[in-house]
Amino acid sequence: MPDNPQTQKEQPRRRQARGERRIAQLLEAAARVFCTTGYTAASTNAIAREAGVSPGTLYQFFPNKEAIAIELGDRLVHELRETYGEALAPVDPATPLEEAIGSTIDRFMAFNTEHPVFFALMHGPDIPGRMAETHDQLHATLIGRTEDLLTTLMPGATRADVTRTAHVCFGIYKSGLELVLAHEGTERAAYVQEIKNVMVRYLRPLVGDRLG
Amino acid sequence: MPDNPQTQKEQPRRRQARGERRIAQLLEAAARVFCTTGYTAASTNAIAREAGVSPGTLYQFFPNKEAIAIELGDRLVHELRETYGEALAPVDPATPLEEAIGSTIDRFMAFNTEHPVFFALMHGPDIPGRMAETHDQLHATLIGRTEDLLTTLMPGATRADVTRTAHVCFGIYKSGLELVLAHEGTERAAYVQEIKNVMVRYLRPLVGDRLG
DNA sequence: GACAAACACGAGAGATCGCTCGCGTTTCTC
DNA sequence: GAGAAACGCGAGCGATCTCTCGTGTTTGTC
Repeated sequence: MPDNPQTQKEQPRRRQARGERRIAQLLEAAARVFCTTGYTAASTNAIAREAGVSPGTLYQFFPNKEAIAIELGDRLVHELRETYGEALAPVDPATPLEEAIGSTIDRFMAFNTEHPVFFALMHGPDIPGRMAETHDQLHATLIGRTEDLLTTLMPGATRADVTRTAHVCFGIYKSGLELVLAHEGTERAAYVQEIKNVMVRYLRPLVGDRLG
Repeated sequence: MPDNPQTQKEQPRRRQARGERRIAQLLEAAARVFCTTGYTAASTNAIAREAGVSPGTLYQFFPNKEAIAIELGDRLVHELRETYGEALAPVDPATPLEEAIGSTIDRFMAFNTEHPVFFALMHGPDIPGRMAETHDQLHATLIGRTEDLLTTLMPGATRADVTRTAHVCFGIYKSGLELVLAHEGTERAAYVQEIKNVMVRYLRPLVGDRLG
């Protein structure tokens, strides 16, 4: 099956090394601008200026503003899945609850503090259309993994209970992330520990005497 | 000290009953539009259309778009302080922890579900300048009250510990509110109960054997 | 070195939005 | 009922933002 114009949209463009560099440069600039001003308030001219190029050059590589956020989001999601995909894998039932929750939170906190634009793009109320799809897809995946973990730990719970608990865990993490990103150094570390405490104390009665 | 033009900015405008009605009408319309699209994306023309008046009429009562959000926010904050001000008052030490937390969360949830625009205005990343002041002021007040409550319950903790705990409680409530607003009926009630569980289990070890 | 394609520029077209202004209507006051 | 002031309208001004286009430069291929 050769190139199908139906599915193979259009890519007669052969990028040069210079072009790839510009793309990376523009995405880094966009990440900085999105972080400080949010998606909607970020102007394409500002992104181009931040990258040190002209508006026309920006549109040589991205068809529109939304595509910049989408490409940035896709690359981040890809890195998240690649590097931290095993963070929600099934845990050894012998693992203490503190340790299981602690290492999971540490992994995700590390990613989010290293890429603060991820939170800005996924959490902002002004995300573009296809970006919302990517977000919903990732969200569903993470909720699903959490549900799987919780199902083995909450034998007596209904499906709705498990789903609700997973959403509450996710909410706890998100609010904790907001606090963590707002602080630095030892205070930040203290907030990470507090979020672990919240999660452990919330889940301990649900899982009964399992997991330590 | 008669009218001082320095502090008494300018109000030679004597509102008629019709005008007061229009203002209320416009604020209700603005609340609906802000709720669905957020502050920045909400156009003044859309607010006027939602209220069934012309753009010119809107600007007869509000000097600019920011003033609409500020007036709306001020009225909500005023109602919050009036009606729910005692929600964070000092509690009787004999009150069980579950009951103290439960009634407080119920009060605030009632207000927030009755005025969903409040969350949209206070939480959005695109709030206007003076709106942020109102928000920070209210936030500081609520955090301060929470700190006062926690101080009496955490005798051995440092000031920084108390502050951090108060922020964590606030974050738990906010993330819970987001979940509550996203659901209806019995599922909403179940989420309210879950948030109470999270809060109680988080605070129980901190307060020791006090409060039941 | 010649040709094509990718890259780069920046002025500005086109669209949107906040807000104004001139004028007509309703309400209040006497 | 007459004058003033508040209310109401909607076309459109000016600012801003996304995105285009004509032109010039750099890079890859033969």
